Amino acid sequence: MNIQIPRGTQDLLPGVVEHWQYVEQKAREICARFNYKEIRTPIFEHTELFKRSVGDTTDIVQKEMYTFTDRGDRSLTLRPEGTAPVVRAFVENKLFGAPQQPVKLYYNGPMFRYERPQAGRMRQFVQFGAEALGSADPSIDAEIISLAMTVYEELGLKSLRLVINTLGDSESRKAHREALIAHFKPRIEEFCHDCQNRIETNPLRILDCKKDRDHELMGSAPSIYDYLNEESRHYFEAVKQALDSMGMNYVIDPALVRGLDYYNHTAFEIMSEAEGFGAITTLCGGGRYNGLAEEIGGPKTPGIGFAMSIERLLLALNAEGISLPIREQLDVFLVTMGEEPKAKAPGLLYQFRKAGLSADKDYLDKKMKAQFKAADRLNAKFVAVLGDDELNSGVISVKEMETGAQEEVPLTKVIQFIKERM
RNA sequence: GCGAUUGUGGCGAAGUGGUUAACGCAUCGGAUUGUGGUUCCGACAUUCGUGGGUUCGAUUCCCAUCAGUCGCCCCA
Repeated sequence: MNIQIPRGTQDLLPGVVEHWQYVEQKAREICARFNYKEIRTPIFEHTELFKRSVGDTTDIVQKEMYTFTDRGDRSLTLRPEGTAPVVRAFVENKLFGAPQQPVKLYYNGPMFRYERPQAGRMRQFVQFGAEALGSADPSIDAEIISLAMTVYEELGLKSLRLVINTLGDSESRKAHREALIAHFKPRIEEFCHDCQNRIETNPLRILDCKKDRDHELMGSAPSIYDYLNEESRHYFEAVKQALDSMGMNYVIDPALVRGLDYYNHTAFEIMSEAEGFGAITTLCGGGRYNGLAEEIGGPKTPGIGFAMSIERLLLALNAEGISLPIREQLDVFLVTMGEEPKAKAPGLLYQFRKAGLSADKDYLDKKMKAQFKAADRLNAKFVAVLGDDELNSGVISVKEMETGAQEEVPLTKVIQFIKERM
């Protein structure tokens, strides 16, 4: 049997890769406007980094990591997410000492998670993300959210839903967690299998359960908002205020839980509400992680960021029927007829290319008609025809494909002729 | 990790336990010898994901395996 692509990975071929380039370029451009700089970190890290930051009890660490041992007996892991590596790099390169704070970074690259593939879920997938480190100002939470929203909006997405919530600081979060356990634990047998696991791993998630949503304990469950301390409550209000001042539409969802351990305070998600998008609607997720740098061994540093999936972004664009303005065009296609002209083709073609024109020719010894067909398929603006007649009189026929107009141009002037008409 | 479903030429897609596996698109060649996007004619799967089994005989039946798709868990 032939060797196939590994499960959950994909080849991006010409024709679709342009969509990726377009979207990624748009995101970079917007990051520049928001004054975020690119950072590139390794594809793999020490396994310990993710265990410590993402959390030992999370699905990611427990069953989704691509972990291997290298020849030096180190345990390494293909990065399952982008925030931990960025914070690691921030600490390791002592960016906390950089003159300009906060440090605002963005990244774009592949992440790896061992999962069953599904629409919008791959084992290797690309995340575009941004992180702002070194500021605990609520306005930067709003900035991060607005950065993500801007990418979507400027690509033309309409059916978006921005959901925000606060998890409180670690003190509030812990108190709430204990209250939830006290509330559900005595009667957890009445809940579904998943919820019985959730009570141990992430009791907050029980509130989100689709099966048990009508259970009488749901309505009376303790809300995070009752457990927020003064500071957490204040912070959340300030974030909302900043979003309001931007005119940003959002929904507050107390059940919004981010799965990674390092989150606190602000959590948010951007979802697609486009028809027929499928089960997975989350386009982007993010939140604040004020304890993370410290956890990794750096100084206490507040931070907030988001990650968006490029795959899902493309799916959303598709679901909304948005076509990206991508046009492939070739400036010149060189057609030759006869042995002499054919021998001259490589030199002429090279001149076109050196002069800055995109140019191509036939390499399969096709008939003239087929050469024109190829030119047409490549969406060539001009076809330059070189035959024996032309060669003898030192000219070349240049045809503009759209209009069909054709004229003879001295060989020494072709490039100038074409360039004037581009 | 669990469940459902699918797997026929480059793509889409029909089909049957038994001599030559429809059709459409695309591609290639031709229809007066140097000019594309229309039309017409012609060509194009020793083979039906892979491996094994049942059978006189399987692409069609069974098992396994790999892969795609959808849903659950979870997430981007």
